[in-house]
Amino acid sequence: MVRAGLTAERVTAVAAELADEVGFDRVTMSQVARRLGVKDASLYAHVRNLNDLRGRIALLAADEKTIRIAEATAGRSGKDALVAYANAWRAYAHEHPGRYAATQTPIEIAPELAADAPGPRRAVGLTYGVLRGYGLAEPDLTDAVRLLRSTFHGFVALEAAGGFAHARTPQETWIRALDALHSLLENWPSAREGAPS
Amino acid sequence: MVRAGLTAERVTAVAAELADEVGFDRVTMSQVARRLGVKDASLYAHVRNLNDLRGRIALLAADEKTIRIAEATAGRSGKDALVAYANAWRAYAHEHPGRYAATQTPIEIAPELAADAPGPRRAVGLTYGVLRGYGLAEPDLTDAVRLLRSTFHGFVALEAAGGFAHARTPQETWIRALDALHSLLENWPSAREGAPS
DNA sequence: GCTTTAAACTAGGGGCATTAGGTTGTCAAT
DNA sequence: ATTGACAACCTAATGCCCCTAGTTTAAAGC
Repeated sequence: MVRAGLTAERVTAVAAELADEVGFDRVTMSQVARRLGVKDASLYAHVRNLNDLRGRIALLAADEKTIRIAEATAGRSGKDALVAYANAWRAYAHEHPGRYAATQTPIEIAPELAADAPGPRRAVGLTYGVLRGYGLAEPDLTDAVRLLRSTFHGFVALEAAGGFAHARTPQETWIRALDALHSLLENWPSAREGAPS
Repeated sequence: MVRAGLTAERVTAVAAELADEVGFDRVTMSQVARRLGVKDASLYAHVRNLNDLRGRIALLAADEKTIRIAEATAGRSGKDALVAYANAWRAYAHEHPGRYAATQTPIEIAPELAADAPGPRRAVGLTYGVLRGYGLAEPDLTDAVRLLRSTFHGFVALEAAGGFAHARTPQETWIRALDALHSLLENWPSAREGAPS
């Protein structure tokens, strides 16, 4: 019996790979164990159960995605930063569909795990940073952040689900959508401007 | 043995209810059978397998959602139509989270099923109809449709996943997001207007 | 009533999640 | 080098779930 030298981290890493290959909801303890050359039951020494493993994948993905966005937006501002932010987001979703899906499913994550996960907190700051150049004040700032996140997530989710017909490539729409969002942020309707058409 | 009088439609309806209660990915053949007072194996006379059942839920949901949107937007135009469309979308997602999730998972749907499902096709027409008042021409029209769908879906998905902190209610952000989208559609950056900040 | 059809059943194989309890590497201290 | 202790890993077993094959039986048409 050659020890495999497992840790929670290695189990999570293999599970994340598996998620990207077969889909997040198809990640099973059995498959992960098989990949590690180990029996199912052995995993329970490192991970509480399947739900716990899913939560770990989600946290890993959140961290990775945040880092990618941080690297992409570093030193940029204005539309440059917005585009870099958005492209990094979408690229991560494309490259790691399973991990990305993990960030989206509402899982109860063990508090002690979430504690030392810098991802989520840092992500908020990054988004606010991108919007700094547009001169928005609260509560518009929060609304704008949420709108951006909604749009980015919605776009990649619809893209992944095959929601866009083939007539026009998603890439073309993506470019124009970023133009539109930039324009929107520059002319944010702060107070009562929404005159009914 | 009292015949239960099952049909594919009744099975699907019960499965859809179950999805709303426990989540789309927790719908199982066993649970559905139990609700119908029938053995698991009996379902296979009406539904090919679990995947087929999932596809049926997805088509049912797409139809229902489309109908709701059609009713909500009938006779409206401009911002009125936009808001009605968006609210109907979000309301459906709130009232039927399981069904809504079904519309989002990429399932291979049997072609013969998709054939007589008016939902998807009609939905496209509805969205274009809402945008009629904004005077957009292709390809901007397609891009705008995709942006709206992305934003609506992204918003309700993040909302469902608990993506919005409690500081500001999602409802407030939603109102402002619709204002913003309306303003964006009225001032759509048609050609080269995106001067880098 | 009798036939036909299909609705529902029983039986069983195989996969997965999880728990309990047993072995056996490995590392530190003697 | 030997000994313990601690994990790491295993075997065994339970229960739920998906799905297939073959069988019984209610209901509809003659």
